[in-house]
Amino acid sequence: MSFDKSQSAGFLANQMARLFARSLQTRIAPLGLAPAQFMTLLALWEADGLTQKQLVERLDVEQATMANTLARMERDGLIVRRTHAADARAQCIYLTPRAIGMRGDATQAASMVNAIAMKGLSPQEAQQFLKLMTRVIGALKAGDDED
Amino acid sequence: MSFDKSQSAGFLANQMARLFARSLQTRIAPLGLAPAQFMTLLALWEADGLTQKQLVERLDVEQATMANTLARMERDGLIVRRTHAADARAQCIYLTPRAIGMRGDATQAASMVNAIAMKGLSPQEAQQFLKLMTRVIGALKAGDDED
DNA sequence: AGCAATTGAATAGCATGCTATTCAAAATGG
DNA sequence: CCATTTTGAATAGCATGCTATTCAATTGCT
Repeated sequence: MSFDKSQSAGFLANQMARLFARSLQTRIAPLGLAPAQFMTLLALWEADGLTQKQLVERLDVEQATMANTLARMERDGLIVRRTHAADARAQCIYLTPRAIGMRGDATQAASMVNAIAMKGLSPQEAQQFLKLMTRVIGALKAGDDED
Repeated sequence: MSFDKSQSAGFLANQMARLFARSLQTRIAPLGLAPAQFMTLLALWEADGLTQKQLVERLDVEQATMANTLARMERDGLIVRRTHAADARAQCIYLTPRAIGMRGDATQAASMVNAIAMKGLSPQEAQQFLKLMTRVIGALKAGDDED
């Protein structure tokens, strides 16, 4: 009957993710950025001109979620959309100069958050933590298909 | 300049938490429960009659978030509120029989999700994973006060 | 007692996420 | 070449979370 929250991976994962998001949010808000926008910019800084579909695949969120995030980013002058040359259904997403210029400050803020989070861990522990999270992510993705 | 998402603790934490939530959601939706409601029930199954303030402390969410969650739970017939006997500002939250009866099924569903997530980890790895998350949570809480 | 500061909740407003639905454009197969 | 299916996006509707604000009840202090 007892279900101890502080021993539940799911409960801890939720709490941890909220703390990460909050910490990042306070650090990038001055740039005019929100966390999901930053995550999207990460993909576009690497490869400008991606379609919405490609962003969905790379960032692993639902299509509707990405559509909403992109709408806010367009509203905020971070991206522009152009119809795909070969497929009128698709659109290519391009960064504005403003978004391109944010890269240094924004990634530095995100690195800072990660550094704070891992401050108490040794380099080995930090590495293992990343590996464990990656394996748990894989298990959750696999587990939901089967059952 | 490169910032690798799949090596970023914050990015992985976000993805992992979304997968946990989604997995839990599909398993408790048949009971008429949503994840945040389940989390709130966990606290109330342990101690019925808590005030909103006490729930906020135990679950570590903002007061406004809890107020909204409780409003939905009241709407769904999971809780009832009674004005606190000694403080007319506060209200005590009580479970309905329906919510009390859900305990077994709901905690079993949550345990199943945790089991699926940790399936690929040895017991030692699973334990360490919980410890690492707890330490990271502590670091994030501490880090944001200072800086 | 009486006024100021504190405190428990509710509300407003917004960002993320998800599922389900819808629509138009493309691809496929007869 | 046309009808069916598939596919890229947008939209509707909802749950969580957060910050900021507001309001009433309580506490504290004088």
